[in-house]
Amino acid sequence: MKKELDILLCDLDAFYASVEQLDHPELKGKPVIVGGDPAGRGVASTCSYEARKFGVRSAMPMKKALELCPQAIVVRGNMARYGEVAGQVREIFGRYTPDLEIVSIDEAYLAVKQGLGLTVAENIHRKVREELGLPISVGVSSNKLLAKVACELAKPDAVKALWMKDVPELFWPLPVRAIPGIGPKAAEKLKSLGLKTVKDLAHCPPATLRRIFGNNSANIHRFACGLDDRELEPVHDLKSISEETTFPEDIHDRQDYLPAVIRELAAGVGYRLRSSGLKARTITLKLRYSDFKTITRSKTLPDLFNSDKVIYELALDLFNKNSGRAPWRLVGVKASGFEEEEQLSLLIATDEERKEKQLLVVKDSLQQKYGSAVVVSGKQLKDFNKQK
DNA sequence: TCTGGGGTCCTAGGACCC
DNA sequence: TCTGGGGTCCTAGGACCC
Repeated sequence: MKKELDILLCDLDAFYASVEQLDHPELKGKPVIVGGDPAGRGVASTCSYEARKFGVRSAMPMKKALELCPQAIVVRGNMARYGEVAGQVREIFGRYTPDLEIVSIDEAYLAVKQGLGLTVAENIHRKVREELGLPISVGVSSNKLLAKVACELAKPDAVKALWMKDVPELFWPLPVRAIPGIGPKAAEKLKSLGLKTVKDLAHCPPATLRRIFGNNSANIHRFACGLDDRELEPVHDLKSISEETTFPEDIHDRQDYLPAVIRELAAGVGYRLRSSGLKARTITLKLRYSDFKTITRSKTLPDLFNSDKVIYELALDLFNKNSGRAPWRLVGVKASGFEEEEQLSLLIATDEERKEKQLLVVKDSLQQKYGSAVVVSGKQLKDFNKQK
């Protein structure tokens, strides 16, 4: 018999923008957009509620966002700082329960004793405001699904409970998109069948749902009824590490520029692999063409790897064999197929392999200390000097 | 003023093995 | 030597989430 718990979903409001307003008080009360380069192809990552009033949304192209809200203040974002603040918020969560699941930098589920949910939610809301000066929304219910929906209803900067008894009145009138896992495509299909609200789904014949959701249809139906028996998952094993970049303008140069970018991405992926004590067996190259068509090509090796050199050579080989026609809009490198690093390998390594490993250790420690800008290859240095 | 970056999970087909 | 079926691994694409 499962223990009955109250579940909270805590979600920091407009997190990156709120941290910017906290660190730069002159931004308070103003439309702030954290995002990419407005001159290039950047999009808005997070926007303050003042900016949302103008229709600005996450993932909106920066150019369009600035059209809607020309007076917006654009900030490039500082992930290290956001990570630091997220840690402070988690410390507050930890005062109330050890039973928590981190969903993302700004979101976490907490489980507390049945009956305590609303009180804990109100305490967290107050403490995060008093101690850190940040707005947070908290949803409370008996399961993850309804806690998440409650949190959406609470936003911004508030606490809301949504219990099973409230489902017909508060959950059923919402659009189908309120159910996690129903995105734009599924919503479109449902609309074509005349299914618009959560209530429509809850009352829909199983065969109809099966046509759209396949094996997942039973779960979707249960969600629509407010039922959800998923437990909190305190630990998430990382499955992949990737870096990708969209160029400010499409790139034609397959000889020099693209390989140089692939080298940078490979070095970033390699650094993060080693920092996490992981080795991978699979590399995936991602390419996006100017018409937005996107392909991925991958290669799995019998042996584990985590060196920049191996990642670069694999990715470059995949590029040379699959590059298609220029120009390219995006390139990305992903490592997956992880296993824990075994220590044995040092014993059987050749001199050359040992030397490369030692070099990487030095390089990684420099990068950790001074950031990636100081760690450059000889070729990059030459290119840089040429530009000057 | 077209469409970021970092992830997860699912599906489906082919290779290969027994 | 026309053929069955299950299991696993790999690859590619796509939907979805924050």
